[in-house]
Amino acid sequence: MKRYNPTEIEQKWQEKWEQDGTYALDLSDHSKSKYFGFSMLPGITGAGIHIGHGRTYQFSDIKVRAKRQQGYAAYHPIGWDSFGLPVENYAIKVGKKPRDAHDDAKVNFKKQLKRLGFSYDWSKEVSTADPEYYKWTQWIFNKLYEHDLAYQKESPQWWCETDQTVLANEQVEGGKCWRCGNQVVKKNLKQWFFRITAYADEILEATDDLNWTDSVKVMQKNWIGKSVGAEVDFKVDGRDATITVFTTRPDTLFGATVMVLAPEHPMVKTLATADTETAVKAYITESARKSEIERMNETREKTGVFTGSYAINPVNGERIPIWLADYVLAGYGTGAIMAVPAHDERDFAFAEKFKISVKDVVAQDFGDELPDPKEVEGVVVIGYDPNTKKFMGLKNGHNNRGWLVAGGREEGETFEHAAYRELREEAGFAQVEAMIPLGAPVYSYYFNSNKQSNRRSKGYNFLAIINASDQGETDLEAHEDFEVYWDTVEGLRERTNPDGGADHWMEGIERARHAAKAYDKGERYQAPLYHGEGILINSGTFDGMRTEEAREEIVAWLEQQGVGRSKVTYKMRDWLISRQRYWGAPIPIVHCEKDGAVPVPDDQLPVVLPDVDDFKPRGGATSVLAEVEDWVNTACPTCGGPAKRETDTMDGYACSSWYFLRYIDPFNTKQAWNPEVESHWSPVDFYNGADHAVAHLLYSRFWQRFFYKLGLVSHPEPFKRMMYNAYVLASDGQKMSKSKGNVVDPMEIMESGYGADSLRVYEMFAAPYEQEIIWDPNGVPGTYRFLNRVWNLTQEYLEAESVELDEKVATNILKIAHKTVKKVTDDIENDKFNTAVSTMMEAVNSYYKLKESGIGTSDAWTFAIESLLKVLAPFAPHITEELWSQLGHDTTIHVDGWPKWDDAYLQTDELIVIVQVNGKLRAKLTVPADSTEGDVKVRALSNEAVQKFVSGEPKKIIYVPGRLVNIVI
RNA sequence: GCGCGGGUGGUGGAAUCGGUAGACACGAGGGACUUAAAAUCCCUUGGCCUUAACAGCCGUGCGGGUUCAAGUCCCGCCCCGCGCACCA
Repeated sequence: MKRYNPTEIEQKWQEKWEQDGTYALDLSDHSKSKYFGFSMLPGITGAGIHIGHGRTYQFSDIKVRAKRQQGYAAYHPIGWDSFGLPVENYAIKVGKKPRDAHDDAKVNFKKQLKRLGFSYDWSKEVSTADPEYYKWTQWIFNKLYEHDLAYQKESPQWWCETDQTVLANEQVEGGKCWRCGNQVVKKNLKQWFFRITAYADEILEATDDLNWTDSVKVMQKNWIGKSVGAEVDFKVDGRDATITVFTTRPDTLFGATVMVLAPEHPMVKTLATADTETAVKAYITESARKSEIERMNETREKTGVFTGSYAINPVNGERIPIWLADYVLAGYGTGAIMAVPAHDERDFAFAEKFKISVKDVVAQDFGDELPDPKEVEGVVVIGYDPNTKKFMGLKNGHNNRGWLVAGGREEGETFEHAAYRELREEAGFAQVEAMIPLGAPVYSYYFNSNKQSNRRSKGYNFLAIINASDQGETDLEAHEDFEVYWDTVEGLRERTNPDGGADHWMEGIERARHAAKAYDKGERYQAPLYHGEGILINSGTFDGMRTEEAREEIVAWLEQQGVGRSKVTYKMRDWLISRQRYWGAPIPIVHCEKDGAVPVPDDQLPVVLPDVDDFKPRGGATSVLAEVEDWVNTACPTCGGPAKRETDTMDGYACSSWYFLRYIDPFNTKQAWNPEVESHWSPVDFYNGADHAVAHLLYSRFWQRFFYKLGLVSHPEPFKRMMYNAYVLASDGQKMSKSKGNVVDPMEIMESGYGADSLRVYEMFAAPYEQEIIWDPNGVPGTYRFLNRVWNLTQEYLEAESVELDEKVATNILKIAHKTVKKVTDDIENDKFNTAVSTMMEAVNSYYKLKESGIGTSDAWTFAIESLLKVLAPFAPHITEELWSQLGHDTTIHVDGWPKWDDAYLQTDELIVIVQVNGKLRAKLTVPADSTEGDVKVRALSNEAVQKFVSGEPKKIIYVPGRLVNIVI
């Protein structure tokens, strides 16, 4: 019997596939249905790929291989993300020119990718640093410029001192550079931008419908950060000046008790008075000195300074102080806010620190069904007994508002704290002091924080709950003002409101437990601020209105008065694309003395990146291209006069934002791509990667939409399915890195005798795609064992002559085979690669048992083995190809079809029915598939094991056809 | 802090609709084969009680709830990972 030798067969077949062009595709042949799938292209940042990259590339390989076998024209292209910071930094590290460093490293990358057996069409490689490619990147720049989506502007931007360049917002991660991990600083520089914000709303709206991994969709939505709100103009008291603020909560306008400006706000200097001038200046200087990072990393302790000026709230004419504080950001909204401490946590913290008044304007709404307290005899205090699971209510008969409610909070006091104070000081509940631990009876009451207001009856705005001691219970029951009753959740619900009333009580109980803890320690419990929807109070004519409605009504009023307007803002900023680095596509602009910035005409593209010996950044605000005088000095394309080329290069992400379109038409010298070819191959059916959730994937969507508007592409979204997979971590649970010395090299694993197939199968089997794999050194040996079993099974089948199988055995073999084909097919379709592998393992285990009854040429075994090899082929392409050829086929398994399952074999004529007594498993019955409900019940009741638990007549018998019987006694 | 995931044996992980919890694999233990080892094949493997088997009880982070039945649904809490991070 031949032994499984991965090293030998893998090399053999890889050479054969390359010779035969097995995976090469004629893109102009549109006779078959297409499937276009690939992974994010590799960036050259080191000498080769690590095991995590390998996993990423396998997902698209399996998807495309399966489709290829299923008869699709399946295109699996490969290319290189060659331009940009990562490659240039790698070049500096290895002491070569970027192009040489890249090309040298690429040799090894290719070798590794080929060794792993990916089914790429190597004849259509794309490299983003080739002039034939970046010519079209520059052409796209011109198109964007033409449509006013590329522009130059001076503004403060992130600058990385280590990498000597500016970065886009998307490339700053937690205040650090995405490449080197060092902190970045803000610098005021003139830079090129792409106006991605023009597409913000469009991209955002389309996001929900994408068949993408949810986490990426969420991240993109958060990144775009749409806020719907309003701008409100406040007049400065005693002066002819106006300050505009942005707010998402115009409904809380009556609650604004202070206005806060960012220290960078242009108005600040004019607002200081003689008294405050020194302090204001000092604060501005101090803020400017602190970098934004420092501000970010500091504790959230609020700082600020009073300007001495006041603003007039347009809605009620109230005079509110104007402060400066660095918690207000200059770059968002208008750089000024109206602070509403009662309903915003940050404003509350600010108000608390600087003793600014708090004004409630929204009352929590406990539902429409909550009765008027005047009509309620008062559920004013209730308790909860976890033993009886009953709530204890106390009716008080002498006050229609609930006599415990003495009034609202004192200034700066929290609701809970006020409740304690009232209970103790005004209601005289001495036992409240005696707090008891979790799970004990809990007493509570509603109270209204604003007794003066002409609130609507449902304007309760807090539910406070107080823990009391065991002792307290008796005291309460003895209290003469109360009548005590006990009730269940259902009863409680009816007393409060029909839907969800009890949920509020539960929430209150939890709060009370925290409050009790704090109270014991002598601290004040800080309840979560109420920033939900509710009913307006203290808001003049808007009182009693729901917040949702009030938002619109108040904005309408502001618009009518000409002092406000509705407004939408986004967190996302325009995409900064200029880099002060050498290794990128030159921005195709010349600066003419007469005409200013002029784009290089399309027919003069590409603007070729000149060869420079010393390409390392010099620092400062320009790239080294500024030193290449005969390149920089040129003639203006419009007037012919002297002009200088733009010396910044484009962000590497620009080059990778459209390569999927180039894949479709990689050799086109007349166009970036031919729209006709594009309409056949687009969109990308399957795309995956483990990085760039916002940057690359957002930029690509932006460009695609731009192209779609121009009629250059046939779909508004580039990627039909985007699978965001996880990496492989080292055995110590940490990221693999050379410095930690925990890197697993795929080549080593393969060369040590296990081969590519075992590695591939392991990486699919170990975990679902969205979950990280912690590298297990015993994993690959495990899947190697599995492949060995497949090999040996096939050898036994081959060596035996024909075999006469018992009919039952043959049927069993076929049942497993058909079931396996169906499950693996479905799993691949649904990206559940780990269970696809385990299904095949189960099949092989079953075949090992069945082969005891004879194995050899027979319809059943032939189908079982051939179908197994075919569904295993996308995972383990080499061993399956070898065995396929040993079976006597002279075609490659990889284009030779996909097995079909027959539903007839998925039926069973016997069913296993579970018998439960009161939901507990007591017996399993094997019954004929056509048994009636009556048959099954009779058998279940007469079962010996069941009878032990059933005496007398069962209350009820639940029957789930073909699954279970549950006898309720 | 907010948003999104998640918490299941010694380990990685299974479990369409609520319906046999722990598939598959690793590790461990035992056996067969072998002079021996490796490889291969077979068996056992959540916990507790029990000499053992049968049977039983407990068991999917914690506390409640809904249900004939909960890993799965609802409420609350705790913990972990990721993302955003003073975005009004």
